[in-house]
Amino acid sequence: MNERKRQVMLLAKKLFIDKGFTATSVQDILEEAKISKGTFYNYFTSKNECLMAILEDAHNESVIRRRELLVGRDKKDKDILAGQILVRMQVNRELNLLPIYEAVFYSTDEELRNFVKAYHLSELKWIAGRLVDVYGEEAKPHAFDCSVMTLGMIQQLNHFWKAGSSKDPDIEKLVHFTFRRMDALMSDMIKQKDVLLEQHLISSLEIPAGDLKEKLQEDLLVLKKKLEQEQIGNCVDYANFLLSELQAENPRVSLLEAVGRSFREDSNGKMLADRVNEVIFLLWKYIDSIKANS
Amino acid sequence: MNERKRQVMLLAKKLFIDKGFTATSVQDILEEAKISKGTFYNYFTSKNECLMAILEDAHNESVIRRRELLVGRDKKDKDILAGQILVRMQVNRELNLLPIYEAVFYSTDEELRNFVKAYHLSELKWIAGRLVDVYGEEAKPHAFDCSVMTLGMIQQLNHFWKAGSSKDPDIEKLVHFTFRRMDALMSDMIKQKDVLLEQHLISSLEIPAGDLKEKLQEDLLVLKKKLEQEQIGNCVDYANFLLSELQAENPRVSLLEAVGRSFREDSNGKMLADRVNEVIFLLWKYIDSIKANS
DNA sequence: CATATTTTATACCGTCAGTCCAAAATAAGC
DNA sequence: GCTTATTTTGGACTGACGGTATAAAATATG
Repeated sequence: MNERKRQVMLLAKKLFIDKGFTATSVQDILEEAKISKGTFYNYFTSKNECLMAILEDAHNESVIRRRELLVGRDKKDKDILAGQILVRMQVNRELNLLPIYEAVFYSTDEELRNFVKAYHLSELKWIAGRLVDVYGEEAKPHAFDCSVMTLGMIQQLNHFWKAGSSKDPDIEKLVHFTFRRMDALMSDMIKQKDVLLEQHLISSLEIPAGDLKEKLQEDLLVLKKKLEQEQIGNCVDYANFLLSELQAENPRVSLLEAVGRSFREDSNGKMLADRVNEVIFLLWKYIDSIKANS
Repeated sequence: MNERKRQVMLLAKKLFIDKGFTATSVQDILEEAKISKGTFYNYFTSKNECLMAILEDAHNESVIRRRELLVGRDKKDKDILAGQILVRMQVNRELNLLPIYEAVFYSTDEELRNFVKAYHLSELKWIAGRLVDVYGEEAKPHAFDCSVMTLGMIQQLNHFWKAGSSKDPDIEKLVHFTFRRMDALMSDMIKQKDVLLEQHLISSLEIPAGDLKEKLQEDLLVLKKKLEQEQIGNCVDYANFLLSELQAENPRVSLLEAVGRSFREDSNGKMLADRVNEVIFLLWKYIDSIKANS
């Protein structure tokens, strides 16, 4: 993505957070970003597309952050899962996303609607998968039900905590409370062999491992050259290592994970951080595809 | 409410259901109702107020229907509660209310927002109260948490059932599934003495029993006269009985309940049915205020 | 029949998302 | 340095929206 375009996006994001999506006019964005209408519609075909870019960005960010929490940890650890779901809540709060999601979900723009729908669904599938990690295979038939209910409980509790109290909800307390409830739910469902939602909804998320690797390598190479120009030492090393490791027949996953996480940490705040993020996002997708196929 | 105004409201409702609230323009309503813009803004000060009238109508309708389910039944019966919550789901589905609620909750119109907020809150308090009926006093500290979570589970399950499948969700199955989960939740929370949301949120719903009775009697009298004009025999009898029973020092509640329910049933589809509904809504509020104070 | 209210039709306002376009600024190729 | 593409600009424009204003016509009321 164009550097200038990204800047416009970030300013739009700021406005959407502060004023809300519908209350922010394109004119507001133009003034904030000091660009003309023509330029805006050159970058984005519509205000909705601009929002979609922001949402995608946020989505990728939380996918990475969640994935990083698992590096070197036991995937059965329930606290890790709680932490991962907390990330989602934090991102939602930071970007004030809930109102946006709701507004969008019932908007007339079908593309936008489908975008958010697909995101929600992938979110649920991911949680369901993690629930199987944590609760074992016997939880599988109930994982989707449980993820949906858990998300529903969290959302509503958050909602009414906000409505009833002036101060922001303590989302950590909220998530842990819900997790204790989820425990009871899960064992009860397993005991009663009680299933609601059809299994086929859970059909594993397709991971197109095919061109993923090539894309990753290409982008890494481009990124490395830019990093070299900017003389950001550490990051060049990271990029070089990842490139060489990806050449190996069986890349060592744990190394990819470790370096990937540090790469992003070190680039944080620096120039090109956004570009790094984009590449690292691909890296995690690639790592997950390896893990899924082993 | 003016008869013609009510008709416009019903047509607007139809459009909102079919096309969604935001997608329906005032112009659409004018054409559908074959009225001029001036008339519309004579009835309602804004499109939002029109929506509020519709929501209030739906709310009253489901309050009545839910309350009728309890007539002569044991308030501890869990199936009754399930049926009552089902009523809510049915009304929501019939009027396609969920999208409207969500859209409104984050709208910029504060009045509209507060209206929906208050409705949601009263809904939760009502469920919490019913949970205490069913699970006993020991459930009291957890009743609000539980009602929030239950609603959250139902809503999300419904949401994703709809998203994942082409056909409409089987809400009866859904509610009963959720009720089995709620059982586990409740006993777990009681055992663990685990509470999240502050107690003060639950502060009992104020029932202004004061002028309620006079208002009820007035409206009943007006209604009776209209019914006599239209020569709707049965209903006149009902109205007369209610009026006389309300004169008594201690009106017999079970009789009020029985007659109230039949009154509405018999008027269903007939002329003035809407007027009957309005009065019967007051009747149930009055009955509940008696029950609460005994 | 006269007075009061409601309804109508239409013109109008400001705001919005989005289109179009000619001119100016910037970048790229030779 | 000069020329050719591309991007950016700013403003005019469209059509839809919610909502206002008003004078005339229809309807109800006494």
